[in-house]
Amino acid sequence: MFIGMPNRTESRNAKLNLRNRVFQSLEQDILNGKYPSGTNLTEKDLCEEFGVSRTPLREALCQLELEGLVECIPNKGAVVLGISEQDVNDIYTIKLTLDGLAARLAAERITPEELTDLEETVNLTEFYVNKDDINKVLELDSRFHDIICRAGKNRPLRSMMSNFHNFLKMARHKSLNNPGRPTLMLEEHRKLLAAIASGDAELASHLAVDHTNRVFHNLQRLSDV
Amino acid sequence: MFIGMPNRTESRNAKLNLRNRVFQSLEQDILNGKYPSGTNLTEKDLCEEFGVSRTPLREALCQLELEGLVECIPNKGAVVLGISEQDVNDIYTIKLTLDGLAARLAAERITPEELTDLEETVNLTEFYVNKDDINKVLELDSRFHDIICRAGKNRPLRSMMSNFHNFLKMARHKSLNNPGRPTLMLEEHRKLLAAIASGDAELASHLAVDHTNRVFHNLQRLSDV
DNA sequence: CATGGGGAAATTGTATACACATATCCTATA
DNA sequence: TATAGGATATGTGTATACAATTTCCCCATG
Repeated sequence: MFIGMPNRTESRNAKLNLRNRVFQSLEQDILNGKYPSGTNLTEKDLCEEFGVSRTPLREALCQLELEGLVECIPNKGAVVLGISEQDVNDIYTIKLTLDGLAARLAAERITPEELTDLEETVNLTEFYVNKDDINKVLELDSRFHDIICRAGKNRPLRSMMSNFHNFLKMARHKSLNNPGRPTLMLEEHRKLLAAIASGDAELASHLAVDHTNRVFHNLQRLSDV
Repeated sequence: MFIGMPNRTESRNAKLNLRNRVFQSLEQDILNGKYPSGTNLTEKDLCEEFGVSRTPLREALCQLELEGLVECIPNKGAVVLGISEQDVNDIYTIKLTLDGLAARLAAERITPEELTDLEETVNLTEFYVNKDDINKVLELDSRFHDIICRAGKNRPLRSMMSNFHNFLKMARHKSLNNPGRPTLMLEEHRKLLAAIASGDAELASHLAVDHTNRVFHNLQRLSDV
């Protein structure tokens, strides 16, 4: 299991080479459950599926291995590890702490432009919450938190959080399926925005931790059903 | 810049294939300053240096790129990014928070065996502090903190912290060069150990944060000289 | 019928060859 | 002399070929 500071967040040259295409596709396929944990991936099959040769495919697998999503067993193949429920819990435990840090930094360092961005994102979220468009809301949730991390001016932290968000995509989706959760989420975002705008680092940190706690709690509530 | 949860920490099969050899060598070379930031790495030269073909070398470069230590520019080459001073500061900011979390978890979950391990590590540290063997002390410092992370039973957290320690190796070495620092470090380790042993999570967290704060502070003091 | 051995098939590890893009440098011309 | 243009060289992106190892199946033997 691997949570790093990947260079992906702001890869200026969105390289459209085969390796990156395959890497991103495979990563999403694993995170979305297309390849459950334990699945055996053979290079030959994947080559045919993606229509590429073994070279770029293997390079993508190497990256997935470093990320901890697959394990390459010598002379055997790559087996999918994926994100276990334990991993989700563990990552949320970490995220609880770091969300507080990110919010605190943002409250101290946010620029007017970033604040405007944040406000517009929240307003747009409200629009899509009212339209019940869960996918759009999820995307805007990612954007909201990414702007906060960007405002914190701590590049490794932003990368890590972006990674977390990516890894927890399925979990966040589940959490949002709690009845009434989107509306509450929006409300929490508004409060957090206000705290950051006012420069109250302690309040922002506290609100962010509470927010993540609720996301996590809603997730576990659904798991019990 | 990339801080992840790499699968390396407890890679059960210590794969001795060329890719991993090259990856680890190159990573250490970059972290140790052999290849400063901005260095242009050409595959051909690296192939000759390591005596391998381009295939495993490229795979290693892909992993270094994901880690954020190099940037692969299409049709141009790989340029070393390394760990900047800003990165060190940013990572310590994150580490401050997570060290607290790790200590808290350890205080709650440590097993008797792990506690014994921790005690022995501290005793051994004392031995080498008295012998002024900085490298051994550094190694035992890594071990001390890794046991704490292991005791926390949070695999992603342990991986991340291991990554941090790796990335900050040079910085930690500098910090330890402060006169009298090793002795103080040992004292702080003993106090933290006692707090964890007594199961006092709050105290352990507090002590761990203080500890990291001092490491960081000593580092900056030396940078100013 | 169970078990052990041998060989073929499959799969990864590595090396090399080819394709393509880019930078460089030399030359020709204004 | 300065500049434009093209040939060449360098280096990465991709594909394929070869080597080594493992797995699995089948057959022979106890």
